[in-house]
Amino acid sequence: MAGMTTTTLSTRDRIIRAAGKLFHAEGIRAVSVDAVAETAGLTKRTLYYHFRSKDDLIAAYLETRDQPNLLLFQRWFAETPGDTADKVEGIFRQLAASARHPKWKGCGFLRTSVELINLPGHPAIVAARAHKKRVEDWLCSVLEQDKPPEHARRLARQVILLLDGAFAVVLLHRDPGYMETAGEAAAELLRQ
Amino acid sequence: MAGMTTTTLSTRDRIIRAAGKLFHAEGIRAVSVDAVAETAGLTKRTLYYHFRSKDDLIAAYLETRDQPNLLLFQRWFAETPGDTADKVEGIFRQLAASARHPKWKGCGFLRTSVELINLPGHPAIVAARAHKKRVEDWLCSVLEQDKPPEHARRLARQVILLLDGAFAVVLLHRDPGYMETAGEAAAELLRQ
DNA sequence: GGATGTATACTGACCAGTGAATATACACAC
DNA sequence: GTGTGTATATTCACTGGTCAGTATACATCC
Repeated sequence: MAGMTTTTLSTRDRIIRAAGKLFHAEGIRAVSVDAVAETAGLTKRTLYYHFRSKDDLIAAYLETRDQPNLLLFQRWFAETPGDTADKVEGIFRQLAASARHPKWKGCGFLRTSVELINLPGHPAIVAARAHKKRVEDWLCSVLEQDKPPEHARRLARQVILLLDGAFAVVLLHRDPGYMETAGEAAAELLRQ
Repeated sequence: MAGMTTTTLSTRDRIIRAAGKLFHAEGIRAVSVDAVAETAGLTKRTLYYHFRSKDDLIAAYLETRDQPNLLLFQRWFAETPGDTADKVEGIFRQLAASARHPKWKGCGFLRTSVELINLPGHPAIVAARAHKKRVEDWLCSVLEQDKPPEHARRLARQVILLLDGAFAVVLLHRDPGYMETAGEAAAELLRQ
């Protein structure tokens, strides 16, 4: 989504882009390395020249999603008028809008970590954890401008819980209304 | 967990039990039908005598988990002293206790539906949706004793969002503290 | 002897990863 | 500026293994 340029992508980036598209649309285990290579327009052997294994590719896919995802949340926060609670609710509203697209598939970080649950130390799980922590820390730093630090941390976690809950529930029921409900709950908690 | 008896299980039930154990521990796609058959102490051919396909087995696994899971929540709610908010928080506390066991693997319904995201009409996804709706409806009916119906529905959804968010976040970070934080947030929302 | 249940052994498809060869490009020598 | 060496980058064809599902036959019970 973000960072689209007209420059020709490096082979490595083309592979990651193809992998991301397929992994996000169908899941990690449902997508073969052959399929990624074909989507990227090259052979599997070339893919294996740029990545040691499928696991490496999965990790690289999540790592490239980290920063753009966080930036998107920050942009949505900044662009929503009102107080902090309104701005946080704005993130949920934007997510609800995204979730209305039939191709929306929830949070790639959560979904990947669920798929790889039987491989506890997997680099992709480490990347997912790091991303979620980064979002929580950013939220916490924002809330610290209104509230005492220990209260800010607790609230940030509660917002994150509502956010990830909404990802899961909306994905299951395919009802973006839950995303708005989660946003309202977050705003209520922030206004206590 | 629940419903353990000393009666000899039927072959079908032994298969479902073995499947449930493996699916929950390692995930749907990571477990082969051969592995399920071996764990159940019979051959794959026998398994296929009792189930038409692996997909059927997955659906059967989730369907057998529906009622015991709901009953567990209801028991935890009933056994916690205090007002409604306290009782709801009790559910989260009990879940936090479960999550401290290193083998805890989150919510099987959510995890299965994530793994099967690329098969939208899959019977297991239908079963997962039905289960989550049943929990929400039960919670809603409980809250209706204190609040007007439309308010009860909204609150039930917010509690569910926190619950499923906690499942996801605790599974990712392996920190049951989030479960307690979610419970506190739920209680706060219920006390508004 | 028919219904029910179980076992052995197999098929066909798929899939992660590899071996060996080839193409491209830039270096430096002469 | 032509030849030669070395890195990078890419391809085709293959292997070893796994897995869902099946053909067929054997047992047991009514």
